[in-house]
Amino acid sequence: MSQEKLTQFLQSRGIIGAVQAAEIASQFSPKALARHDFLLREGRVSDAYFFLDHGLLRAFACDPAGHDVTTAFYPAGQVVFEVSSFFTRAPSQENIQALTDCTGWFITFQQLNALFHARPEFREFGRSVLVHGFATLKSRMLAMITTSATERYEQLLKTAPEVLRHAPVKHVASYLGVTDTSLSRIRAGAKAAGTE
Amino acid sequence: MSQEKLTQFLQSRGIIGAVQAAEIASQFSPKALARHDFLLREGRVSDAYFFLDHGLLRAFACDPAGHDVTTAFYPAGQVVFEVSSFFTRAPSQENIQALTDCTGWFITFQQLNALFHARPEFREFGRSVLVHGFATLKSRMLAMITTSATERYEQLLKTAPEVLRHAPVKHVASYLGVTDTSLSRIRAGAKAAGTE
DNA sequence: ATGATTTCCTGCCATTTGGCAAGCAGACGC
DNA sequence: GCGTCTGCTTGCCAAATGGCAGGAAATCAT
Repeated sequence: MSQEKLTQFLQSRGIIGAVQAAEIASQFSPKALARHDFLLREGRVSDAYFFLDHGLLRAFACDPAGHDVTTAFYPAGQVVFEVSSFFTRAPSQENIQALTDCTGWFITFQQLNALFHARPEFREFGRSVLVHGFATLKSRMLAMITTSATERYEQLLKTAPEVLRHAPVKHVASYLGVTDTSLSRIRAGAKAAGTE
Repeated sequence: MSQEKLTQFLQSRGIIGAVQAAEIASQFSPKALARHDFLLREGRVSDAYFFLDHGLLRAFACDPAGHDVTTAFYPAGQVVFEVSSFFTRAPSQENIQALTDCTGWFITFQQLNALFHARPEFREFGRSVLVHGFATLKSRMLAMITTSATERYEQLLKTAPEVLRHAPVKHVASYLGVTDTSLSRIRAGAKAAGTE
């Protein structure tokens, strides 16, 4: 399978050049997940720095009452791992599961550290990934505070329609911070508004 | 003024030893802010990696309608900077303002990078700060989804009472994701519950 | 194919939260 | 000291969201 998407991703921040990107990519191993497979299970340490070539993943945590809450969706083209568990080597409180069949490339924590050590550019790239994730989460938090559930749904529909094609309503609902009942009504309203 | 708190903070992650902590701390310059002073203004690039010795800061963004939304409170004992702006060198969309008179120590982006380059342990410490901030934000997001405004208020009251002593209700309200009116009622309810 | 399970929608009503406006008290500037 | 301003509260009502339950439709396993 081709590493083209991975090498492109490594170059995407303008930090790593084509040659080095190919060298770094060659360190990654292929990994495939069938729908419903887990990339990470609660209680285990996240040890795969996983670039998702194709497919869709969902991260979720279980609250005390046992309901699962979707904390993130991961469309293809980015790295997927649980930041806190991966870097602190502590058991993860989250699960990451495939919503569709997935393929991609991964390295372990140890490999990542070796690469960080050997290649300052990759180190900087890694920081950039972290910073970008941080900024994304912050803007999601701001949206949660300043916009209505309907607006958040429409925003998701606009920016990540593939999520809505593959994830059941209840997963999307907890991600948006509403109940599945409410999201169902929001969808009904949106459809009515578009049709009338 | 003493750098004791700063050197202790540098050692707190178990990555940096006492000697190196003192050496690194010596690179920091003192900085004081009067109440209402800004550490960072919207539109400027965050360039101070600021350790807060004493005082309380608030970060906020302004939504299109002009209302400000509190995105974070920073009690003493941690580093304060706008991650995204600081590392990408892009203009900040947030402001950081002193709620009380503050003192602390800072280094610039350039100094930070030089230290990261020269001292791998400090580099790892820096990553640890980022990862920790990330995890904190994630758990706040989870609380926003899974708990009620009242619970979030009580949680804040328990973990950061000093914030409630210095920040006006409306600032706390937007941080918790409710209106100042609602928070006022929540406080009234909490007081009644405690008294009756 | 078929029975079981899951997913989604919807009606009814309770609860939470918001918006607005008035009023009071304390802080601040002059 | 005095007027002004800001911060906080509260009453009234509207809007948004949740909880529960029933039923249709799609999906899954065997």
